[in-house]
Amino acid sequence: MRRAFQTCAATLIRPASTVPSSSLSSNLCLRSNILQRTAQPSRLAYRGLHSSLARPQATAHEDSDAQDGSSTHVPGVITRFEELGTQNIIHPNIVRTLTGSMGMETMTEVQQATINEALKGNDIIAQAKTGTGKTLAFLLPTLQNILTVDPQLAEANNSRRGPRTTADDIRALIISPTRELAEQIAEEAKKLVKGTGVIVQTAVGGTQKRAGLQAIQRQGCHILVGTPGRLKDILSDPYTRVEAPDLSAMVFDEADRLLDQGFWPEIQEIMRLLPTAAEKNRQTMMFSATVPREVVDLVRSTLKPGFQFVKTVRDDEEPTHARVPQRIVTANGFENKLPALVELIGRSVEAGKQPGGRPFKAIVYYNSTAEVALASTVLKGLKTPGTQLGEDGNSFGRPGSLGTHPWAACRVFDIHAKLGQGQRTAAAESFRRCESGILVSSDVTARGMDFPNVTHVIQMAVPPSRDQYIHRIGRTARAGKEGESWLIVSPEELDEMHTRLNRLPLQKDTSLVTAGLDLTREGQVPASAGGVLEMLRLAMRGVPNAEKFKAYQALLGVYTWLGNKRALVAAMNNLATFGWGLREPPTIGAGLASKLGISRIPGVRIGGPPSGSEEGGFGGGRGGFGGGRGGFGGRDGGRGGGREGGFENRGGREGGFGDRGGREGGFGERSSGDRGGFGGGSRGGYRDQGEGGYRGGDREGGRSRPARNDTDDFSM
DNA sequence: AAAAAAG
Repeated sequence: MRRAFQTCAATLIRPASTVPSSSLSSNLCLRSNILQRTAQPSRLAYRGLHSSLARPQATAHEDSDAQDGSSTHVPGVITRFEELGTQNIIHPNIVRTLTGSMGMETMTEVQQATINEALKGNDIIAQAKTGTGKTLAFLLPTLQNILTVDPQLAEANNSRRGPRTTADDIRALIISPTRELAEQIAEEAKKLVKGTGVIVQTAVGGTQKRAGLQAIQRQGCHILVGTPGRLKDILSDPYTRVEAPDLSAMVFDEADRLLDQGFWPEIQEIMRLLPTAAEKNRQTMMFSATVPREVVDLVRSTLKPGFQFVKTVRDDEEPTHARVPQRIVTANGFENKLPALVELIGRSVEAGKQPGGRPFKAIVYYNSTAEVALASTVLKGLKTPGTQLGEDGNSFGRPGSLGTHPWAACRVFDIHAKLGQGQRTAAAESFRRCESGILVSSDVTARGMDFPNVTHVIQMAVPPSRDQYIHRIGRTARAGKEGESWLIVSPEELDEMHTRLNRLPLQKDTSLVTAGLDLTREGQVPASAGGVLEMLRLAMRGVPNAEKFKAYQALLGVYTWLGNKRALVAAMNNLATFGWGLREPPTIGAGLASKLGISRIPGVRIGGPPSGSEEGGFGGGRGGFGGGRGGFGGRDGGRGGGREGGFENRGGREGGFGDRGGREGGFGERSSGDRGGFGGGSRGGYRDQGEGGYRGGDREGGRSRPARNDTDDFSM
C-alpha cells in the first residue's frame, strides 16, 4: 500500500468510511489545510448519512494529495483567530472575546485541522497531543453552529424581562470523564460565550443536584457540560424538565476513556435519552490524545458513516512531546520509592530557586487512592531536622525538635475520588493557582486537566496503561512550555513496564542516591541521603496506622497482575516494614487473601480486621539504618558495611544519627528491642525465612542498581 | 482489593 503519510504534514485527515477499521490509523493522508474556503465536495457528504457518497470522492483525494509533499505551508490556510472573523467563519462577537479577553492569537494545529471541519457539521474524531488546545477546538465550532442556527443568540441577552431560554433547549452536550475536567471545560466555555446570549451550565456529581437544576431552570441552558452519571441522572428524571429535543451537537472529551468499559453503558443510556438520528440530525465530535485501536470500532458505530478522523500526530511519531525528557528510575525496592521521591523533590525545589530556574510544581501520581492518602500525609508531615545541635553534635533525629517543612513555599496538596467534592475542588484550585506546589494525585487528574506551569510529572509506579502514562505526562509541557517526566519503579515492575510502555523514549536515571540503597539492611549512606531517610522516618511516625493498612491492601490489589506472588508479598512486606516503619506487615482477611491468591504464600498474615503493630514509624525500633556505634563507618566503610555504620555524618562522629549516644541503637529512640533497619522495625521472620531468597538473593543478584548502572537511552 | 463515575 502506498505510504503517503511519509510525505505528509502532521495532520492526517481521512474519511473513515473509505477504509476498513483495521487500517483506520494507518497510512492514508489528506491535506491539512481544510480551512481553505474551497471545501471539497466529499466533505459535505455527511448529510446524506450514506457512506457511498463519500467513498469515491475520498479516494480521489488520496490520489490528488499523494503528490502533495508539504501541506504545512499552504496559501490560504487560516492560522489566526482574527481571520476567522474577517472571513466570516466565526461570529465577530466570539472572535472579539477570543482575541480580546481570552488573549488568543494563533490557532494550534488541531484547531486549524478541526474547526472548519466541525463547522460544516461533520462528525469528527480528533487526535492531538496533550496541551494543544483541544477544548477550544470543539468549543468554538460548537458555539458557532449554535449561533448559525439561531442568530439571535449571537447577541448578549441584556433584557431583564425573564429568560428566553428554558431547561429543555439544550443544543450541545459535552461529556467529560471527570468532574474537575467538566468544570474546567465549562469555565472555558463560559469565557467564550461572553458577549453572546448562549448559556453554559454544568451537571457533575458531588454537587447539589437541586442547586444545579435550579440554575438550569432559571437561566436556561444551551450548552450542558457534565460527567456521565449526573447527566444521565438529570436527563432521565422527567421532573427536572431538562431535555434536548433540539440537540445539535454532542462532544466526547477524552473520547477513548468515555467509550471504554467503565463508561460505555452509561454513555449508551444517555444517548438513548436524546433524540434519535431520525428525529434530529446531530453532530458528534470526539477528542483525545490517545485513540487506541480497541475503541475504533466503537467510534465507527457511534459516529456517522462519513466522519473524519483528524490526526495531528503521525503513526510513526510518539504521542508525547519531544521536549519532555522521560526519566525512569529503578528503585531497589518499593521501600525506596518515597525516599527517592523526597530526594528528587528536594533537589528540584532547590534547582527551581536558582536564577533562571522555574518554581518547582509537580504532580505525583499513584495508582490507588490509599497510596495517595498515605504519601500526601507523609509529604505534608515532613520537617527539616532541628537546627539546634545536640550534645553529640547531631542535629537530626531529635524527636520534638523544631522544624519547618523542608520545601517551605512549595505546598503539598492531594486529590482523588474518595475525597469529598469540596476537598477535591479546593485542591485543584489551590494547585492551579499556586506558584510552587506538589499535587499528590490518583488518575482523577490524569486527563485533560490544565494546571499552569507544571514542571514535573512523577509517576510512582508502572501506570495502568500506556495511554494513561501519556495523559499523565501531558499535565506538563503544555502550551509550548517545558517540563519533565519521572517514573519510579521497582525491579518487580520492570517486565510489565517494558510491556506497557513499549517504544516510548524512556531514559534511565541513576542520580537518586536513595533509590539505590538497600534499606532492608543497615549501611552507610551519604549525608544528604541520610537527611532524606531521617525526615521520612519521623514523618512516617505521624501517619495513622490505618492509612498504612489501607495502602497495603490497596497495593496488593493494584499488583494482582504480578504473577510471582511470593515476590509480591515479600516486596509489600518490605515496604510495610522498612518503608513505613511497621513492626510487622499488616494482616489481611482470609477471604481477601484467597481472592488475591496469596493465602498460602509465606509472609502473608491472615487476620480479622486489618491490624498490625507499629513501632516508631520509619526506622522504628532501635538500630535504625546503620545507626548504632561507629558513626558512618568512615570512608572506607563503603556501602553495605554492616550494622555498625551510622548513615550520616560525613565527619565520622560517633553515634551517627543515634540518640544521645547512650544506647547502642541508632536514631530509634523507642528502644523496643527491635533491630530495625531504616524503616525497619521488622524482624518479622519473613525476611529471614528466605522468601525464596527474594531479598537477599535477588538483591545481590543483579536486580539492584549497580547492575543497571548505566545512563544509556533506551527505547522500550 | 485495584482510576473513574450517581446517590
